Amino acid sequence: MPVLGKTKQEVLTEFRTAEILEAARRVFAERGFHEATVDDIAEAAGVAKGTVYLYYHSKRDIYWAALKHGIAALLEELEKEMAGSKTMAGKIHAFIATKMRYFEQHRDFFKIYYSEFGNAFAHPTQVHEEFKDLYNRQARLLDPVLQEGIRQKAFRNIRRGATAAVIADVTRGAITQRLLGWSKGDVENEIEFIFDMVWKGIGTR
Amino acid sequence: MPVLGKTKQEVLTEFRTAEILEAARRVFAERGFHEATVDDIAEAAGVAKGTVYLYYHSKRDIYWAALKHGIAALLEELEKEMAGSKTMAGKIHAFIATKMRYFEQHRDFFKIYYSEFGNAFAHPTQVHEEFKDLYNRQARLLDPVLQEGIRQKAFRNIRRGATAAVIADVTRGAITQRLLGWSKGDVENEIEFIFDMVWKGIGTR
DNA sequence: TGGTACACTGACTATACAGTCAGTGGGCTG
DNA sequence: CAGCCCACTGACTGTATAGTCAGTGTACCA
Repeated sequence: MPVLGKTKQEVLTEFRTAEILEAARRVFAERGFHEATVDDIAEAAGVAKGTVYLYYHSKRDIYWAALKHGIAALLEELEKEMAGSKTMAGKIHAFIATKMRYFEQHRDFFKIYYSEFGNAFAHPTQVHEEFKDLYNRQARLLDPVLQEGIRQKAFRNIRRGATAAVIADVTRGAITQRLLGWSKGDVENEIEFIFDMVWKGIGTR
Repeated sequence: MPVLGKTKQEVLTEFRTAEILEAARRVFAERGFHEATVDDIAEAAGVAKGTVYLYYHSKRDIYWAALKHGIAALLEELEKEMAGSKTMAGKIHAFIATKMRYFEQHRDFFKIYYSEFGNAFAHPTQVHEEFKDLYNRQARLLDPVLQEGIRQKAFRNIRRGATAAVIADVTRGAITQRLLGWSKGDVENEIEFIFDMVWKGIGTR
């Protein structure tokens, strides 16, 4: 008997699903996929192991859900922030800044996200095709900007794909350095540094 | 009874150690650390599992040995090639080119190397301190070059460490793209592209 | 050629953990 | 307030595999 669009059961399912996902994110980030146990996740979520399996089909499933959820949220923020800038420089700056701030605030998620690249080598499965797709959507956010830049002769007309990859990689590298504690200092400074280097690197002059 | 500096036992030990290491590199690259079994490695090396444990203390040990061996070889090539160039541009170019060519030729090793970054998050152990050290030695190869560039006012006087990291990251990113099959084309072209972008990115003008 | 040393083997043990399912009890309904 | 429903539990099962060690056979030496 649905009231206000949701049955009690739906509300409960949503709550448990989110609760377990959140716990899983913490546990996977701390231990990595293989070292984390489903019992760990259950304990972190404050439920018994059996309950976890009422809401997720398998351990892999939980991991994948955590990954997908985080990527989707990042993509959304990237889209929003980039749309907020009208200039090319502004859009590229927004891309770098948003990504760095997002991961600065979701360090747990970054660890999961990052280690998935390692897995993408070891297990080229169907799941990783989907991962690749989500990843590529990020690169595609940059594409229209680069295209416009090339049209205006502000950037060199070469290798849009590779250029987008470079921007993403430099950003990811900077985040990695920070999260490993190999680089300290203010995020905002780092953002300016990265943007500056990228901007000069891709420009015609 | 040592003859020619080596006893028969020493020769055998060396042979087996190398044989197992080589097999391990292939197996770890294909399956990743956790999915690979010691039986797999033994089979790939053409020996029984017990034999593997005559030469290595544990599975982690084998993995670490494979990683260390590859990094050391890369470092050696980087040093040699960079020393072969006298100019700043030449040295930076040599760094990028050598690294890309090395990984292009040792794809198996790159997969192990790369996934260790993921692990460095999950298990901040003593082993990873050692890994960090080996990694940093690469960055330190660039340091004198950047220092010289700054002295000559060819580069901006900021953040040598971060700049070195960016160079390493862009290179690593390009290799990742290639090995995942997300970017094709000639390696030499890619090297020029990366170098060009880096060179402009760090320059004063 | 008989005997010994030792590199090698692979069946075995111990452990860890993903996934299951019979049982429980709290809350809702009639 | 009786009784049922079902979300939840956690002990249990099956399996995978790291690491061990008693036994084997070959190469070498006397």
